[in-house]
Amino acid sequence: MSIHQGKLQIYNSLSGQKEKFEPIHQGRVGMYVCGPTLYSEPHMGNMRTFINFDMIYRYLLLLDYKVKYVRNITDAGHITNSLGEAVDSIGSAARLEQVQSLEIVYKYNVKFQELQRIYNMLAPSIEPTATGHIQEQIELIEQILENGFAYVVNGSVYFDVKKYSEKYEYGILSGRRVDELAEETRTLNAQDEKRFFADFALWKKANPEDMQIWRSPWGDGNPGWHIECTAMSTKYLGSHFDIHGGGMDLKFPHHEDEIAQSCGSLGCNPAKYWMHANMLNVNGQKMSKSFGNYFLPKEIVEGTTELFDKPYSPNVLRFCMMQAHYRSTLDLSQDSLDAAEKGYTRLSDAMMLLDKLNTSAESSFDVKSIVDSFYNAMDDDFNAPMLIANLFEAVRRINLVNDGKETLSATDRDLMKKEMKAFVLDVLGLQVGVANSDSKLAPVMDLVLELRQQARTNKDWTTSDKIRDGLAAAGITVKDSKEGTNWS
RNA sequence: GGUCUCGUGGCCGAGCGGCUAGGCACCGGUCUGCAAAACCGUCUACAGCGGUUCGAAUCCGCUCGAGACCUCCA
Repeated sequence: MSIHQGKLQIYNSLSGQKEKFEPIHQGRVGMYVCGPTLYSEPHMGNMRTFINFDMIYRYLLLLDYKVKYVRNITDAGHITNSLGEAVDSIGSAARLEQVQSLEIVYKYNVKFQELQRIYNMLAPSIEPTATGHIQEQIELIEQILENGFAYVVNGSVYFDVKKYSEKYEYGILSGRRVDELAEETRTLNAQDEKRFFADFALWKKANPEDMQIWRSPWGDGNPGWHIECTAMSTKYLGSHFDIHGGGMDLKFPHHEDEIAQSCGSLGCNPAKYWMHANMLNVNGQKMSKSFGNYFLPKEIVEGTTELFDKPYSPNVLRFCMMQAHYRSTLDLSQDSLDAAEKGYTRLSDAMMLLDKLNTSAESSFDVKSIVDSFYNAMDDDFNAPMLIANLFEAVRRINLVNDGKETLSATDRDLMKKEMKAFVLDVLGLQVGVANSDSKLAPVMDLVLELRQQARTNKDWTTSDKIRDGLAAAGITVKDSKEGTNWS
């Protein structure tokens, strides 16, 4: 067991406070995160949640936990919402593009996998699909029926919230109360088959136009919205596991209903710690398709979104996101990205500088306490912004050592190197010192800069400035320093 | 309408009873043929009004403002 285990505090949405993290099985962590519904390309807001849980996964790994990380892929359209209206997102997309449902799912899954690679996300241990677990979902529904917490109406099965709340507390996660639910709604909807307003579909009878239909004991139909997560988390992590995560907007009703399904079938809340990542905002509002304030993760890297006038590297996006706590909203703007770009470069430069720093017999500052501050920040509910602030303290020291104003012993330098790499590369998932030169341009640039250097040596400023300005016009920036000339 | 969260310096954002993060911008300096870059330093804010306290950005109340969920949503 790592010496760093045992100090981690996690904010548990279930209790509304930070709790000491004690895994159910010592040294091992089971984590389930609700993944994307693949009826379109995930936008940057979707990605923020996954990037945040990627960071969380990475820190758990650094603490030397053996983590089983399960993130589902929803490839079955949620045939019904809790109002009983048909909203088959995948089917609609398929009809629109005039292809089969599976083509839609496959197409967007390929894109999603590519995005994970571009944004340097670690692959989960398993990425199970909803359609691959229809049988498990049916079995769970049967169990819930057997326990008396669901009823069958006309080929559909609904979860009986009132019956359930006689034995369990419906609303335990979201703070809602069953007797208040009805009056919460803005508009009263036809309840059709449901006995109670808050009941939700576990299985929905097929419509003739449905593109995906499965057989069940209740006739042909589709699984309800929430049952897939219960089925897959149970199958791969057991009926009670450590962490269940997802976006804040899934808290109600999705996660609330997952709890109800687990209690209703297996008798217990599926997760010990519930974690919710906050939304990505643009112009002060949650990024979403309907607001039109969204962009695709690829557009921003290519600079093709209307919202920003230049491209940003995935590292800059990640850095920007890591500068905000996962439980806070983050407002993206041109300014915040520009600031993140410079900050990321500064951190990245110092990391590379660390490799060639001169060492002394003694260090003039306490490296150990800086390193401790990295762990302390992350142990406090994955406070990545605090971690970054502490990393910049290290950056400042590195630069001062480089300027000869501070000293660093070889031992401390190695410690700093090891831990900074662990936190910047492994935990934050940033990449440092990625070569930006393409193979053909590099030797040409070497030659051009050599000629300019000759001119400078001869104090031929006209020629040297002409080269610099010419390169600038071609989009290449030349930077002179003591060590030589760089370009980018 | 119900439930909840949040309002921090020019911007993005931590902190959540005393030690007043960090990044970017600004300003000052070092370096430099000039420029850019880089580096160092500086910059004392917590929506408003009351209250609790020896002490509040941090706790309580009210007011104003913003957002989320209650419908698919990361």
